[in-house]
Amino acid sequence: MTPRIFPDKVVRRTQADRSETTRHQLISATIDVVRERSFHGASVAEVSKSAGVTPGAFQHHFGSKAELMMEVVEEILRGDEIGTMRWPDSTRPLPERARATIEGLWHAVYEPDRFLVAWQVYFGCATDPVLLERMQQMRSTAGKLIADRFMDTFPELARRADAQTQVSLILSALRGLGLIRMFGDNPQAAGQLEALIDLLVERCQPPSSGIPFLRKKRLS
Amino acid sequence: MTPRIFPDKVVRRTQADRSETTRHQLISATIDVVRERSFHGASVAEVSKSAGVTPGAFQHHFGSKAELMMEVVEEILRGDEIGTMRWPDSTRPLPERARATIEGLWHAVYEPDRFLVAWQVYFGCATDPVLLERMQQMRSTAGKLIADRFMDTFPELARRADAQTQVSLILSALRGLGLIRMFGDNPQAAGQLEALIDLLVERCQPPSSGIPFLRKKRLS
DNA sequence: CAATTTACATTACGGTTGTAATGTGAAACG
DNA sequence: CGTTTCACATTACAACCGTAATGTAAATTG
Repeated sequence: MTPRIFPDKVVRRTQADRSETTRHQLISATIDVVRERSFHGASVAEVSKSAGVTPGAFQHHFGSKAELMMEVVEEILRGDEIGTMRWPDSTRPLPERARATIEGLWHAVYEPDRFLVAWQVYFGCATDPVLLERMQQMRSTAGKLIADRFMDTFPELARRADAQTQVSLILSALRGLGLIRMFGDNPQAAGQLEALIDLLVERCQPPSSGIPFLRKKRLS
Repeated sequence: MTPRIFPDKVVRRTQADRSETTRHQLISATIDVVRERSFHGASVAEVSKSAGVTPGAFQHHFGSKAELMMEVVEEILRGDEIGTMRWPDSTRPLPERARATIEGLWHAVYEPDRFLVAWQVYFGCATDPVLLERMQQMRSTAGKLIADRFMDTFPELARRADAQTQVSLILSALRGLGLIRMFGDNPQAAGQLEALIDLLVERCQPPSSGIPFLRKKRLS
């Protein structure tokens, strides 16, 4: 039943509440530990300590380390899709839209440490084909969601037959740019983001019907 | 001194020869084991067994696992720069050059499993700042070498002020594309390579000084 | 309010890890 | 050819690792 009302200090907490709290705490702690100590450093003992519980709690909630890691990936990717980023309205002028989108994706998805943590887990769990398949599944789903939002934000892309490919290429570049951050921030990133914005704008321009040689006259 | 000549069957081998052989064997075995069993699976015992030696040999040559891994990275990156790939001549027609370059880089550097093995090591050794710095150093050197070859192959890029950035962006895209291979080959790759070829060709066209929308050109 | 279930803590353990220490036979040296 | 050096093998070990098993107090149930 619903928990009875207690006076002043509520010492009693619902089981479901306790459970979900420590569960999330465990996941959150794992993300932190992986960020600081990499996948190897994220032992069950270390993670549990960081979460303020004992390995027993971990075992009760996840059963195995692999399961914990799967939920970590899920947490991160779920944060990406429904996350922090706000997409520009598709009615805004193209250059502004392109900039807001690229920079938004960068700051919300590809630049944060969570992105690197996810890849730490990808590589850390790459041994098990079953886990790999599950991670790919989650990744694919999250990726498709971003791609869809992309298409919504840039209706002019729909005119192209290769729209999907162009979007994927941009995301690949962001991925490649984000992964290099594991060696520390690099000053080149800003310039490449600018180049990506330009690319996106160009690809939204009238379809390139001809072969990319001697294509269109440019005013110079 | 030089080893004395022995009749028929050469049972005797030079020390330096023995040394270098097993040393390289150890590195090569590590690459194989990491590929199949990921960084975690590449324990000293496992690697030594795969190389056909005992952990004692490993200890003698490398001292620590970290040192082994550094040399693995060096081996892979060294293979990339002086490697297998043959760059097209800068006199060939642009589209052909672009295709040969992108596809060449893909097949010689970013698609092979060695690329993923290197990243396995990057992530596996990410805990130690000293190792991270060393890896970044090696990566940077190898990257610059590729970028230089790129500029040589496409002289028309030199007209652009952002040539370096454009090249880096292409390499970022290739990196992002290559890393996704850890989840298995994806059919999208071919299309994205085509898009990259187009992009490279476009960027070699006369400098795009004006883009038909208002553009905020920032001079830095 | 007993009975049961749930959410954790505690303890235990076999297996593996990286590495130090030592041994040994072949190659290099003078 | 005796001595030394070098390349590796062998053995040993403390420090973890992930997880199974069990205990316990709080929450839920009837």
